[in-house]
Amino acid sequence: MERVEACTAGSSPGALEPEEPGGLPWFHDQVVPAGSSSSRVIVHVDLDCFYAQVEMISHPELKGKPLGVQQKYLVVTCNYEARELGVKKLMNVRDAKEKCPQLVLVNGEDLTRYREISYKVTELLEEFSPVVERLGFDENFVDLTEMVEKRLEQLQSDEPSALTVSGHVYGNQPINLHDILHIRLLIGSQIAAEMREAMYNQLGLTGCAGVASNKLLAKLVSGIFKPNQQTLLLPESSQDLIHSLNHIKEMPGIGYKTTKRLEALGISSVRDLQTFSSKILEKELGISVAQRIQKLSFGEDNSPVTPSGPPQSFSEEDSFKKCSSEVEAKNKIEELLASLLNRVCQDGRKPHTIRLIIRRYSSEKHYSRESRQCAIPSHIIQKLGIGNYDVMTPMVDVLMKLFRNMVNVKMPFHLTLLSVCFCNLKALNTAKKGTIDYYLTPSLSTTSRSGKHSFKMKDIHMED
DNA sequence: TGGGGTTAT
DNA sequence: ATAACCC
Repeated sequence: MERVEACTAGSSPGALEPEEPGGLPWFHDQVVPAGSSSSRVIVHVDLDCFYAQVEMISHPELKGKPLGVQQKYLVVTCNYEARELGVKKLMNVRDAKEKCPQLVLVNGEDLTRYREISYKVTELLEEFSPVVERLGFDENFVDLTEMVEKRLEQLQSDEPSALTVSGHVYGNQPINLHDILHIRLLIGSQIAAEMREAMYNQLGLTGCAGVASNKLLAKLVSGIFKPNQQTLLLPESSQDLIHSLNHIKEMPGIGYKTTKRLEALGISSVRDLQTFSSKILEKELGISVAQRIQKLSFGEDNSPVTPSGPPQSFSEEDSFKKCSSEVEAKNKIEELLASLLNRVCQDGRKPHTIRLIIRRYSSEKHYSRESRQCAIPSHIIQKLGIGNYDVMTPMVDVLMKLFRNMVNVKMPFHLTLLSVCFCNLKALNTAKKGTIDYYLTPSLSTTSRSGKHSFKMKDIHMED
């Protein structure tokens, strides 16, 4: 495996002078602007073709071969050997095989292993700093600001080699060792390198990292040098980075819908968005979206790194060409539910809400899903920790009521997706008599709770 | 387009 | 419950 690449700072060598009389480096008394949201150090860590990496770890004999991970008729991701032969992410299996007949395909519809390893990565990163936000299964943001501050305090003035950037610097911008912001980001790059080393040594995974002063810029810069490399963005280069985007649709936070609405306004480049009238943009998109995305266009993003913690929901879905009978639907729902019950059992917490999601067939119209949810009856919740066969039948009954609430089974129907989701997860009953928890836990306190908990009535009631 | 996730309204 | 966003 290649080592993490290193190059020295572009400023004068051994540039730790001038020293303070006390022997401390000059920056020890530099004041970070109070409130400090303006000078954070954020890293974005992005695993290389994650599913393919996991499959190569599980099946080492596949290493070196062009490998694609298949879900239904799509190659959802592939390794770099396959990419060199023309396979792209989300490519049709037939197109991929045509481009690359030697392509090896593995089925990746069961996400269990990916999910497990994904959380191992997040946990590893949390050892560096607890403030880790997941984005999908293969990306994480970490706020390094505090960690960098600690390292700065411990930095000795007689170790000039300590101030060496790790990895690339965007645009080859020289580092100014007299600029405290540069120094802080440089230390962030060293921590990022340590994170990638730990991921490789402990989990066998490679990935990219981007270090910058906010999430947007960290994410954008992490993709500059692509497999298994890292890039640091200095503040003076942030305009170059955002203007390197060819279209606003490449801006994280501007999705499909907003892109279409912006294009209708004649906005297609980042600069178009920067210079467009704020007032008109607010009228068109609403003040919230307008202000947020216009700030993004300047590379400004004050959104915090929000620790993800344990998942807010568990879901399993299956898509298919056609499901048109209630019996068929019930069988599929049972499969989804069985997997979910295992997962929920492992997690330890208990879901208090269950949701059923469907997608109806519609020719050529963009996909839209419908859902119905309800509270899980408390007698079912209580049995959740242990044997899942007790809960299977009553849960299926609940789900089929939700199903019939959405789908008129007396009329012909055509579904292309079914999904079951457990959400509103609550920690196990550690509630003790006399505590707030006790009175807020419906299963424990039986007196005077119908009023307090009437919010549950927002969930639909089924009367059949 | 898969099989997931999140937050805001 | 849906709509938007992310991967």
